[in-house]
Amino acid sequence: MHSNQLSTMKTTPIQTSAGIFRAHFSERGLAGLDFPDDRTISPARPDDLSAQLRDWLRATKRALKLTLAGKTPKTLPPLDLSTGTEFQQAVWSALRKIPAGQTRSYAEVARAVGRPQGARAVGQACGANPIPVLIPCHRVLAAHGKLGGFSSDPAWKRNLLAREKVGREARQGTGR
DNA sequence: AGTTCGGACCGTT
DNA sequence: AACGGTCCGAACT
Repeated sequence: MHSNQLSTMKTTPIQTSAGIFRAHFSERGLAGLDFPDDRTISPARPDDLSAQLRDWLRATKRALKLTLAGKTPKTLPPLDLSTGTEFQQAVWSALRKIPAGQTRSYAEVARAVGRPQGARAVGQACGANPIPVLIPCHRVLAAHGKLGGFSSDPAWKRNLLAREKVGREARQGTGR
């Protein structure tokens, strides 16, 4: 079931101001997003893609670029999160409710999903997030505002938070 | 005020 | 049974 899904997965690059991401689509929707790395992959020819896939890709591009600009996309492509456990999906769902420019602690997210003692497990679930950026695991910090960990390069966490912070400050003037 | 250490907690493999 | 993107308090500096 799971291995068969992998074979039908379509992967395509997405060029952004932050580099070339890679998006993975299953039959159900966007199933994975990779940060830019040295690996290179050629984009599929438009005629090679189904109309549905083109639509998902276009929605993904739009949402990704908006988020990288510190904004909040109104709509996302359909997400295929079927690889996650019940708990992980609950955490990922909670992550999506954190507005851009805001942060939560792992303990706060744990409370939000009804496992007040599960902060560590939340960290694990964040690390298992298959669609970073769009599912904003970077908005979860350790207690007392410390950065906390990140599965890929922690520099990405800083980078993403910085992008959202400038958007926030520009939006509401010089707070402080 | 900042740092380090040691237990305790929880889901996943 | 062991491992993490943790947390908290206590004991330091």
